[in-house]
Amino acid sequence: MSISKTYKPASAEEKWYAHWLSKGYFNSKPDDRQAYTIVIPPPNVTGVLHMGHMLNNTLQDVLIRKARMQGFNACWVPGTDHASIATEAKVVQKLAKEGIDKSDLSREEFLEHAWEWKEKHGGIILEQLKKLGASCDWDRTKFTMDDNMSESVIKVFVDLHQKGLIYRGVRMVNWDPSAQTALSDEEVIHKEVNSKLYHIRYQIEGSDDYLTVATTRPETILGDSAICVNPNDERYTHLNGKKAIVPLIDRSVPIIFDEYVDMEFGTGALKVTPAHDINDYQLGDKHGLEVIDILNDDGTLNESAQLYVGKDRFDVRKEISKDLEEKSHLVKTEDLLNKVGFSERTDAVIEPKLSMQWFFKMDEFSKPALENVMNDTIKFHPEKFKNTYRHWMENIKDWCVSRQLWWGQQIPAYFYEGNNYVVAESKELALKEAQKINPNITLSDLRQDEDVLDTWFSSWLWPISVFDGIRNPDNEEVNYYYPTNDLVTAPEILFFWVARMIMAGYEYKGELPFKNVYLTGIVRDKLGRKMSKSLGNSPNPIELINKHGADGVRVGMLLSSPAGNDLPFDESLCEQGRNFSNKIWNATRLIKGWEVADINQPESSAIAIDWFENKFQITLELINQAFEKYRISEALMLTYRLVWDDFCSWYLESIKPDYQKPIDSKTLDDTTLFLENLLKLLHPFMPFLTEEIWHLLAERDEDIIVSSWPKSKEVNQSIINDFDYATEIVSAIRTIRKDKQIPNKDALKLFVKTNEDTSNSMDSLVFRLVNLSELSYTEDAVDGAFSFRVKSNEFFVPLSDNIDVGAELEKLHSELDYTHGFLKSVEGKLSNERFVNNAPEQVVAIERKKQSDALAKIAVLEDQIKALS
RNA sequence: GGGCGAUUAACUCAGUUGGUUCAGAGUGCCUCCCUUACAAGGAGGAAGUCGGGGGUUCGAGUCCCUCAUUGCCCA
Repeated sequence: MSISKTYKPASAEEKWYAHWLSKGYFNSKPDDRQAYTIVIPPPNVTGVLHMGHMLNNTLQDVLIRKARMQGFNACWVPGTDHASIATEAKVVQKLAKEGIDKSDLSREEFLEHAWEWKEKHGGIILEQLKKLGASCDWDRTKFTMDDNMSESVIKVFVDLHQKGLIYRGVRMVNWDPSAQTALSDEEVIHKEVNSKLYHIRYQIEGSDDYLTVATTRPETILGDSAICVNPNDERYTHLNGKKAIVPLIDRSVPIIFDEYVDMEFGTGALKVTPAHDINDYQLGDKHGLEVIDILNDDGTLNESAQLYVGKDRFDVRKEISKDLEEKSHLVKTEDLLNKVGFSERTDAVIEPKLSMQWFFKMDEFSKPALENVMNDTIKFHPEKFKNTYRHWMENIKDWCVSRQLWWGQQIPAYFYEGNNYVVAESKELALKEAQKINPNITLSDLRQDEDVLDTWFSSWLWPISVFDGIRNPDNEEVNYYYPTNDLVTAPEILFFWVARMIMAGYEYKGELPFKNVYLTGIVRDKLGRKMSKSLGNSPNPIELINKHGADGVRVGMLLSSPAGNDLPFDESLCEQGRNFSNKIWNATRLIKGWEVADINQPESSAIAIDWFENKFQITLELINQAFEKYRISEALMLTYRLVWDDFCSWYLESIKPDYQKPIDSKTLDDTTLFLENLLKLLHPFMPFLTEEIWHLLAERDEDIIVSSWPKSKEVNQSIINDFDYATEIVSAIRTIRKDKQIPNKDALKLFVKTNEDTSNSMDSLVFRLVNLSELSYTEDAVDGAFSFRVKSNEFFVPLSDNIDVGAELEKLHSELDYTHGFLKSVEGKLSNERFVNNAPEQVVAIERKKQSDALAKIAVLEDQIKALS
């Protein structure tokens, strides 16, 4: 059979993914085996795959594939969330292009458009995940607005309301004027921006005196209801009881005194606009000030502002500063760097706004979620995120769960007779409730709250609701799969989502939703910038896969991405992954290319097999440990080196028959078995390549995806030590060859003078690897030969070249110097009584051994120097 | 402003209760080689005062203090 010189990913990927699907390997049903479950962090239904998803889902696939091979009933539940703000914005945009305004549509009509959009664009991202090799149980694909999922959300809302945990109230919320909805605190991103600080003077009523205040938002003076100064500020004590006149609109407002004001900032005088600043609101509340809301929901000014009505807040800022200047109210402006809140979804500047919203009380409710992370019932990887988590949880605020949107679950609150309302799972049930209060109410008297729930109010139930555990709390599936094992997600949504899933888990299942949370880093570009569509600095993941193969990209993503560390992405990482694919491919090609003959197994091959068996085992143990600690990139690197260095560079070179010579069947069989075991270790990382080679090695029905993970066996450490010793000899001889430019095909002689008891069990291997014509032991140094030392043993390679005595001496002296220095430090320790007395016996014994080894080496070096001099 | 991290080779990172020849890995770089699985490769090599300073200890990348730089979260 001829095998192509390089691995061709495209055809293998398509073939094997289809095959796995047809065999139903990804599907899971409850059975006698132990379950291993992951729920996907649901991506936005209308989103497309980006590099963060690639990293995240590669990790999940690695975990799920390994678990499958370990014999667990592996279940990876995929799905998407409805992303109400983002999706609604996209639909509104699309309609606008068609000349349709959202306000022209009824709720039902709008939702029809939205569903249409979802059907068309939703799920693209899931198809892309298949290209990556994601082995999700696609039959279980969920969407947060599926009927049963929505029912769960509503049921939970009603339940929490009954428990008194959800309430309705007027609060200062984060208003997104672009999406025209309230946002939770977590959806606001504070960014530092260059602003201006406007110094504006207000006339003191009944005098020619002025008072200057500093503000970054001059347009809000139209909503001022007081000026506030610090009572300890001597500059302003004379203003007690006075009033100030708001410029342009000539409204008279009181001057109040409160220690809240920072005397150092600006002029020490603060304009108070209770409707448009959270601190001002509290101040206004305390001093009984009027609340003047001057903004419309879309960020334009309303009638209350008196001036600039209907104009956008930012246009007004420019105009008003000009007008203030003309009327001599603007004293000066200065540059200021300050933090401004932006909407996570629309990037609009957030407006603090008073409005009626639904809130979810968090203080008591969140307690178990904090406790069980802090006590490691739920483990975070890396652990450092526990600190951030604690800090947030200890300062948690009530969760604003209502959104002024249509795309999402409509809040099941039904109003009647003005502002009275009942909360119930359906309008019919609501009617019954309402009739308990007033029997005359009819269905048509009930009006459902217009707003929908925050998307996170759906996804916080995800690990339960995907198994229908909210509607049917005791069903077979949820009992089997819940709690899930691992959650892989980004630290950015630790609070949005992870914390709240934990809360939901304890509230609705009485236990944790997952045992481990693996927090990935952020994928950045070479310049350290976060990859984003707007910067255009993100490679297209699908193109990357086409270019380097899915396996290559997977390896590239994982290679330098320890948990929690940002991944500065560089396409060369994928190249490295692709090269690795090719290396494995070619090792296979070598093995498959050998002819088998009925010949004896060379001793060197038997030794190499014995060594690799042990090397494989010792590395397997390390790999397993790395997985247990969620050091996935370390597990990959261990596998990488086992395959490349140990198997390809050392093992295959050791057993490789001479050119065009056949191999004995015993060696071939063992080698094939080794390769198969390596493929198993590689499979979670490189599913396609390994499945392809697995079937190339033999005609068989069993697929590697469902083969079993190699079992651990006991390791014979001495074989590994002996091999390490042999490789040192080999490397030294290779160095001599290189220095003297002796081609590999010219055989060398090697004489060994042993000064310490070392095994010669690997001699035949050395003989092979460096092409010796003779390897013999000698009692005496060999004159005129090139020499080197491993441990205290001396090795001589006689060559036709005359040795350069000076160079040899120099080498010997430098080794001697190093060894003397080393000995000195060891003896320093040993001559320190406190060390000998205090250090553990074993540590002292190690130092003694170092001392005797160094002394032996020094004796050897001195002898050689004497002989040459 | 408050909190939490990080700083180890040119780059990206390991370094697991302080103690094996502990200063590591991968990449990159340099030299040689298109040798017979693989040039997407092989062989060899150089490269770090473990951010600065102080302390604890017989012993410190590892623990403590402090300064500097930097990142993240929150206000």
